[in-house]
Amino acid sequence: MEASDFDLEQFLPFRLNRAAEFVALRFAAAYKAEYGLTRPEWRTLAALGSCGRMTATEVGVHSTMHKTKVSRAVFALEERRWLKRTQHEDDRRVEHLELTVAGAKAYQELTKLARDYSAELETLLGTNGFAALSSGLTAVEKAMAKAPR
Amino acid sequence: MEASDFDLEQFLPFRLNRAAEFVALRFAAAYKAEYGLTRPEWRTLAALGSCGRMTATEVGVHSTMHKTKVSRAVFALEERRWLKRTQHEDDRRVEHLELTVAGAKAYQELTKLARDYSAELETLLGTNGFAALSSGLTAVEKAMAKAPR
DNA sequence: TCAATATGGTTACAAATGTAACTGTCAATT
DNA sequence: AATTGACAGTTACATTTGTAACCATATTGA
Repeated sequence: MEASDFDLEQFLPFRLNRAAEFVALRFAAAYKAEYGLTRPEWRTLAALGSCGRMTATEVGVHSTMHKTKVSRAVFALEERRWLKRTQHEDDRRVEHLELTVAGAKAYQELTKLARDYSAELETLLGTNGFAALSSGLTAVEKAMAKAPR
Repeated sequence: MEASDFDLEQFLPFRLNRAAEFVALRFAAAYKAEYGLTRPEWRTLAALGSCGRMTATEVGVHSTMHKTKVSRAVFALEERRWLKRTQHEDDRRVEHLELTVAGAKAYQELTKLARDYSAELETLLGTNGFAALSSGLTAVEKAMAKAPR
Protein backbone atom coordinates (compact mmCIF):
# COMPACT_ATOMS: atom_id res chain seq x y z
CA MET A 1 0.00 0.00 0.00
CA GLU A 2 1.25 3.41 -0.95
CA ALA A 3 2.14 5.91 1.75
CA SER A 4 -1.06 7.89 1.19
CA ASP A 5 -2.99 9.20 -1.74
CA PHE A 6 -4.34 12.00 0.39
CA ASP A 7 -3.47 15.49 -0.71
CA LEU A 8 -4.18 18.35 1.62
CA GLU A 9 -4.27 20.71 -1.35
CA GLN A 10 -7.31 18.84 -2.59
CA PHE A 11 -9.13 18.66 0.71
CA LEU A 12 -12.23 20.79 0.53
CA PRO A 13 -12.44 21.99 4.12
CA PHE A 14 -8.87 23.19 3.88
CA ARG A 15 -9.34 24.93 0.57
CA LEU A 16 -12.62 26.50 1.58
CA ASN A 17 -11.19 27.87 4.76
CA ARG A 18 -8.16 29.33 3.09
CA ALA A 19 -10.26 30.92 0.36
CA ALA A 20 -12.73 32.33 2.85
CA GLU A 21 -9.96 33.95 4.80
CA PHE A 22 -8.39 35.42 1.73
CA VAL A 23 -11.63 36.82 0.40
CA ALA A 24 -12.68 38.22 3.75
CA LEU A 25 -9.39 39.94 4.34
CA ARG A 26 -9.54 42.94 2.08
CA PHE A 27 -13.10 43.77 2.88
CA ALA A 28 -12.49 43.36 6.58
CA ALA A 29 -9.71 45.89 6.30
CA ALA A 30 -12.25 48.40 5.01
CA TYR A 31 -14.81 48.11 7.78
CA LYS A 32 -12.19 47.82 10.44
CA ALA A 33 -10.10 50.77 9.40
CA GLU A 34 -12.89 53.03 8.18
CA TYR A 35 -15.62 52.24 10.66
CA GLY A 36 -13.90 50.55 13.56
CA LEU A 37 -16.21 47.57 13.33
CA THR A 38 -15.34 44.05 14.34
CA ARG A 39 -16.43 41.18 12.17
CA PRO A 40 -19.34 40.11 14.38
CA GLU A 41 -20.47 43.73 14.47
CA TRP A 42 -20.40 44.09 10.71
CA ARG A 43 -22.20 40.81 10.32
CA THR A 44 -24.90 41.82 12.74
CA LEU A 45 -25.29 45.19 11.07
CA ALA A 46 -25.52 43.49 7.71
CA ALA A 47 -28.05 40.94 8.87
CA LEU A 48 -30.30 43.61 10.29
CA GLY A 49 -29.80 45.95 7.38
CA SER A 50 -30.61 43.24 4.93
CA CYS A 51 -33.40 41.43 6.75
CA GLY A 52 -34.97 44.20 8.79
CA ARG A 53 -36.16 43.58 12.31
CA MET A 54 -34.84 40.38 13.87
CA THR A 55 -34.21 38.82 17.25
CA ALA A 56 -30.71 38.07 18.48
CA THR A 57 -31.27 34.37 18.06
CA GLU A 58 -32.36 34.90 14.48
CA VAL A 59 -29.25 36.92 13.74
CA GLY A 60 -27.17 34.09 15.13
CA VAL A 61 -28.89 31.45 13.05
CA HIS A 62 -28.74 33.55 9.94
CA SER A 63 -25.04 34.29 10.17
CA THR A 64 -24.04 31.17 12.08
CA MET A 65 -22.62 33.18 14.92
CA HIS A 66 -22.44 31.99 18.47
CA LYS A 67 -25.00 33.69 20.68
CA THR A 68 -22.38 35.30 22.87
CA LYS A 69 -20.83 36.87 19.82
CA VAL A 70 -24.19 38.23 18.81
CA SER A 71 -24.87 39.47 22.30
CA ARG A 72 -21.61 41.41 22.38
CA ALA A 73 -22.00 42.78 18.91
CA VAL A 74 -25.51 43.96 19.70
CA PHE A 75 -24.24 45.68 22.80
CA ALA A 76 -21.49 47.45 20.87
CA LEU A 77 -23.80 48.58 18.08
CA GLU A 78 -26.32 49.79 20.61
CA GLU A 79 -23.70 51.89 22.38
CA ARG A 80 -22.86 53.46 19.06
CA ARG A 81 -26.54 54.26 18.56
CA TRP A 82 -26.67 52.23 15.39
CA LEU A 83 -29.15 49.75 16.75
CA LYS A 84 -32.10 49.79 19.10
CA ARG A 85 -33.94 47.09 20.96
CA THR A 86 -37.63 46.84 21.56
CA GLN A 87 -39.41 44.32 23.72
CA HIS A 88 -41.53 41.69 22.19
CA GLU A 89 -45.16 42.27 23.06
CA ASP A 90 -46.06 38.76 24.17
CA ASP A 91 -42.75 37.25 25.23
CA ARG A 92 -40.62 39.36 27.47
CA ARG A 93 -37.54 37.18 27.00
CA VAL A 94 -37.29 38.21 23.38
CA GLU A 95 -35.97 41.50 22.06
CA HIS A 96 -36.48 42.79 18.57
CA LEU A 97 -33.40 44.38 17.09
CA GLU A 98 -33.55 47.13 14.55
CA LEU A 99 -31.13 49.61 13.03
CA THR A 100 -31.49 53.26 13.92
CA VAL A 101 -31.41 55.88 11.20
CA ALA A 102 -27.70 56.33 11.81
CA GLY A 103 -27.23 52.57 11.68
CA ALA A 104 -29.11 52.30 8.43
CA LYS A 105 -27.00 55.07 6.99
CA ALA A 106 -23.80 53.30 7.99
CA TYR A 107 -25.19 50.13 6.50
CA GLN A 108 -25.83 51.93 3.22
CA GLU A 109 -22.27 53.14 3.09
CA LEU A 110 -20.90 49.72 3.88
CA THR A 111 -23.04 48.06 1.27
CA LYS A 112 -21.64 50.47 -1.26
CA LEU A 113 -18.18 49.22 -0.35
CA ALA A 114 -19.41 45.66 -0.41
CA ARG A 115 -20.81 46.01 -3.91
CA ASP A 116 -17.59 47.56 -5.14
CA TYR A 117 -15.69 44.70 -3.60
CA SER A 118 -18.00 42.14 -5.18
CA ALA A 119 -17.31 43.63 -8.56
CA GLU A 120 -13.60 43.62 -7.88
CA LEU A 121 -13.80 39.98 -6.89
CA GLU A 122 -15.66 39.10 -10.03
CA THR A 123 -12.91 40.51 -12.21
CA LEU A 124 -10.28 38.98 -9.98
CA LEU A 125 -11.80 35.50 -10.25
CA GLY A 126 -12.96 35.82 -13.82
CA THR A 127 -16.59 35.50 -14.78
CA ASN A 128 -16.40 31.73 -14.99
CA GLY A 129 -14.59 31.25 -11.73
CA PHE A 130 -17.00 33.57 -10.01
CA ALA A 131 -20.01 31.72 -11.38
CA ALA A 132 -18.56 28.33 -10.49
CA LEU A 133 -17.83 29.40 -6.96
CA SER A 134 -21.28 30.82 -6.61
CA SER A 135 -23.01 27.68 -7.78
CA GLY A 136 -20.75 25.53 -5.64
CA LEU A 137 -21.71 27.61 -2.64
CA THR A 138 -25.34 27.18 -3.50
CA ALA A 139 -24.81 23.45 -3.30
CA VAL A 140 -23.28 23.81 0.13
CA GLU A 141 -26.15 25.97 1.24
CA LYS A 142 -28.64 23.37 0.10
CA ALA A 143 -26.72 20.74 1.99
CA MET A 144 -26.70 22.93 5.08
CA ALA A 145 -30.43 23.28 4.92
CA LYS A 146 -31.06 19.57 5.23
CA ALA A 147 -27.95 18.49 7.13
CA PRO A 148 -28.34 16.88 10.55
CA ARG A 149 -26.41 19.84 11.97
CA MET B 1 -32.95 55.67 -5.36
CA GLU B 2 -34.00 52.42 -3.83
CA ALA B 3 -33.05 51.56 -0.27
CA SER B 4 -30.33 49.18 -1.42
CA ASP B 5 -29.95 46.46 -3.98
CA PHE B 6 -27.37 44.81 -1.79
CA ASP B 7 -28.19 41.34 -0.58
CA LEU B 8 -26.07 39.81 2.10
CA GLU B 9 -27.16 36.37 0.97
CA GLN B 10 -25.39 37.04 -2.31
CA PHE B 11 -22.23 38.48 -0.85
CA LEU B 12 -19.37 36.13 -1.53
CA PRO B 13 -17.25 36.71 1.56
CA PHE B 14 -20.27 36.02 3.71
CA ARG B 15 -21.26 32.89 1.85
CA LEU B 16 -17.75 31.56 1.71
CA ASN B 17 -17.21 32.02 5.37
CA ARG B 18 -20.46 30.37 6.31
CA ALA B 19 -19.80 27.45 4.01
CA ALA B 20 -16.24 27.02 5.26
CA GLU B 21 -17.44 26.87 8.83
CA PHE B 22 -20.13 24.36 8.01
CA VAL B 23 -17.83 22.09 6.08
CA ALA B 24 -15.07 22.29 8.68
CA LEU B 25 -17.39 21.50 11.54
CA ARG B 26 -17.96 17.79 11.18
CA PHE B 27 -14.40 16.97 10.41
CA ALA B 28 -13.15 19.14 13.22
CA ALA B 29 -15.35 17.19 15.57
CA ALA B 30 -13.49 14.04 14.54
CA TYR B 31 -9.94 15.22 15.14
CA LYS B 32 -10.91 17.08 18.27
CA ALA B 33 -12.86 14.32 19.91
CA GLU B 34 -10.82 11.36 18.67
CA TYR B 35 -7.33 12.78 18.78
CA GLY B 36 -7.55 15.84 21.00
CA LEU B 37 -6.06 18.02 18.30
CA THR B 38 -6.73 21.70 17.83
CA ARG B 39 -7.22 23.03 14.36
CA PRO B 40 -3.74 24.56 14.05
CA GLU B 41 -2.30 21.26 15.25
CA TRP B 42 -4.21 19.25 12.69
CA ARG B 43 -3.24 21.68 9.97
CA THR B 44 0.41 21.49 10.89
CA LEU B 45 0.30 17.73 11.03
CA ALA B 46 -1.38 17.65 7.65
CA ALA B 47 1.07 20.07 6.08
CA LEU B 48 4.04 18.02 7.25
CA GLY B 49 2.41 14.73 6.44
CA SER B 50 1.54 15.87 2.98
CA CYS B 51 4.65 17.89 2.08
CA GLY B 52 7.32 16.14 4.09
CA ARG B 53 10.05 18.11 5.81
CA MET B 54 9.31 21.83 6.12
CA THR B 55 10.28 24.81 8.22
CA ALA B 56 7.81 26.53 10.51
CA THR B 57 7.65 29.52 8.21
CA GLU B 58 6.83 27.29 5.28
CA VAL B 59 4.04 25.64 7.22
CA GLY B 60 2.63 29.06 7.97
CA VAL B 61 2.74 30.22 4.37
CA HIS B 62 1.32 26.97 3.10
CA SER B 63 -1.65 26.96 5.45
CA THR B 64 -1.94 30.72 5.92
CA MET B 65 -1.47 30.43 9.65
CA HIS B 66 0.05 33.10 11.80
CA LYS B 67 3.54 32.22 12.94
CA THR B 68 2.58 32.19 16.60
CA LYS B 69 -0.10 29.65 15.82
CA VAL B 70 2.43 27.50 14.05
CA SER B 71 4.90 27.91 16.87
CA ARG B 72 2.39 26.72 19.43
CA ALA B 73 1.13 23.88 17.31
CA VAL B 74 4.67 22.68 16.72
CA PHE B 75 5.35 22.77 20.42
CA ALA B 76 2.23 20.76 21.16
CA LEU B 77 2.95 18.15 18.50
CA GLU B 78 6.52 17.86 19.68
CA GLU B 79 5.40 17.23 23.25
CA ARG B 80 3.21 14.47 21.96
CA ARG B 81 6.20 12.99 20.13
CA TRP B 82 4.48 13.30 16.80
CA LEU B 83 7.00 15.73 15.43
CA LYS B 84 10.72 16.32 15.73
CA ARG B 85 12.89 19.28 14.92
CA THR B 86 16.32 19.21 13.40
CA GLN B 87 18.61 22.15 12.94
CA HIS B 88 19.37 23.44 9.53
CA GLU B 89 22.96 22.70 8.62
CA ASP B 90 23.92 26.15 7.38
CA ASP B 91 21.45 28.47 9.06
CA ARG B 92 20.97 27.99 12.75
CA ARG B 93 17.89 30.19 12.85
CA VAL B 94 15.91 27.68 10.83
CA GLU B 95 14.50 24.41 12.07
CA HIS B 96 13.36 21.60 9.88
CA LEU B 97 10.17 19.98 11.06
CA GLU B 98 9.35 16.38 10.40
CA LEU B 99 6.82 13.87 11.63
CA THR B 100 8.00 11.02 13.81
CA VAL B 101 6.88 7.50 13.07
CA ALA B 102 4.06 7.93 15.57
CA GLY B 103 3.15 11.24 13.96
CA ALA B 104 3.10 9.71 10.52
CA LYS B 105 0.90 6.93 11.79
CA ALA B 106 -1.55 9.42 13.28
CA TYR B 107 -1.47 11.32 10.03
CA GLN B 108 -2.36 8.17 8.13
CA GLU B 109 -5.33 7.56 10.36
CA LEU B 110 -6.51 11.12 10.05
CA THR B 111 -6.19 11.09 6.29
CA LYS B 112 -8.33 8.01 6.23
CA LEU B 113 -11.01 9.99 8.04
CA ALA B 114 -10.42 12.92 5.73
CA ARG B 115 -10.91 10.82 2.64
CA ASP B 116 -14.09 9.35 4.03
CA TYR B 117 -15.32 12.81 4.78
CA SER B 118 -14.45 14.02 1.31
CA ALA B 119 -16.51 11.23 -0.16
CA GLU B 120 -19.37 12.06 2.17
CA LEU B 121 -19.17 15.68 1.11
CA GLU B 122 -19.25 14.74 -2.53
CA THR B 123 -22.50 12.89 -2.12
CA LEU B 124 -23.86 15.61 0.11
CA LEU B 125 -23.13 18.32 -2.45
CA GLY B 126 -23.86 16.24 -5.49
CA THR B 127 -21.25 15.60 -8.15
CA ASN B 128 -22.02 18.83 -9.95
CA GLY B 129 -22.01 21.00 -6.89
CA PHE B 130 -18.79 19.44 -5.75
CA ALA B 131 -17.12 20.03 -9.09
CA ALA B 132 -18.38 23.60 -9.29
CA LEU B 133 -17.11 24.38 -5.84
CA SER B 134 -13.78 22.85 -6.64
CA SER B 135 -13.30 24.84 -9.80
CA GLY B 136 -14.46 28.02 -8.08
CA LEU B 137 -11.88 27.45 -5.41
CA THR B 138 -9.24 26.94 -8.03
CA ALA B 139 -10.09 30.38 -9.36
CA VAL B 140 -9.65 31.85 -5.90
CA GLU B 141 -6.35 30.09 -5.52
CA LYS B 142 -5.12 31.52 -8.79
CA ALA B 143 -6.19 34.96 -7.66
CA MET B 144 -4.39 34.47 -4.37
CA ALA B 145 -1.21 33.60 -6.17
CA LYS B 146 -1.01 36.91 -7.97
CA ALA B 147 -2.88 39.15 -5.55
CA PRO B 148 -1.08 42.10 -3.96
CA ARG B 149 -1.61 40.40 -0.62
C1' DT C 1 -51.47 25.70 40.72
C1' DC C 2 -47.25 24.37 41.15
C1' DA C 3 -43.20 21.79 39.90
C1' DA C 4 -40.21 20.62 36.07
C1' DT C 5 -38.34 21.84 31.90
C1' DA C 6 -37.18 24.73 27.97
C1' DT C 7 -35.85 29.12 25.87
C1' DG C 8 -33.84 34.11 24.99
C1' DG C 9 -30.26 36.49 26.38
C1' DT C 10 -26.21 37.84 29.50
C1' DT C 11 -22.07 37.11 32.09
C1' DA C 12 -17.91 34.85 34.48
C1' DC C 13 -14.24 32.42 33.56
C1' DA C 14 -10.94 29.81 30.81
C1' DA C 15 -8.84 28.92 26.43
C1' DA C 16 -7.36 30.56 21.90
C1' DT C 17 -5.59 34.28 19.19
C1' DG C 18 -3.02 38.41 17.37
C1' DT C 19 0.28 42.29 18.21
C1' DA C 20 4.38 43.67 19.42
C1' DA C 21 8.48 43.15 21.57
C1' DC C 22 12.21 40.05 22.16
C1' DT C 23 16.33 36.52 21.28
C1' DG C 24 19.50 34.60 18.45
C1' DT C 25 21.48 34.25 13.88
C1' DC C 26 22.72 35.66 9.28
C1' DA C 27 24.00 38.94 5.39
C1' DA C 28 25.49 43.28 3.74
C1' DT C 29 28.08 47.47 4.29
C1' DT C 30 31.58 50.08 6.28
C1' DA D 1 35.79 42.95 12.28
C1' DA D 2 32.10 46.14 13.81
C1' DT D 3 27.57 47.95 12.56
C1' DT D 4 23.30 47.75 10.53
C1' DG D 5 19.33 45.66 9.05
C1' DA D 6 16.75 41.48 8.07
C1' DC D 7 14.81 37.14 9.27
C1' DA D 8 13.31 32.53 12.04
C1' DG D 9 11.15 31.55 15.85
C1' DT D 10 9.44 32.42 20.80
C1' DT D 11 7.17 34.84 24.44
C1' DA D 12 4.44 38.49 27.17
C1' DC D 13 0.48 40.84 27.07
C1' DA D 14 -4.03 42.33 25.59
C1' DT D 15 -8.06 41.10 22.99
C1' DT D 16 -11.31 37.85 21.29
C1' DT D 17 -13.68 33.77 21.66
C1' DG D 18 -16.21 29.64 23.48
C1' DT D 19 -18.09 26.94 27.50
C1' DA D 20 -20.80 26.73 31.10
C1' DA D 21 -23.33 28.68 34.50
C1' DC D 22 -26.73 31.97 35.21
C1' DC D 23 -31.24 35.05 35.29
C1' DA D 24 -35.61 35.91 33.77
C1' DT D 25 -39.58 34.42 31.50
C1' DA D 26 -42.49 30.99 29.23
C1' DT D 27 -44.52 26.38 28.60
C1' DT D 28 -45.77 21.82 29.86
C1' DG D 29 -48.22 18.63 32.45
C1' DA D 30 -49.12 16.32 37.04
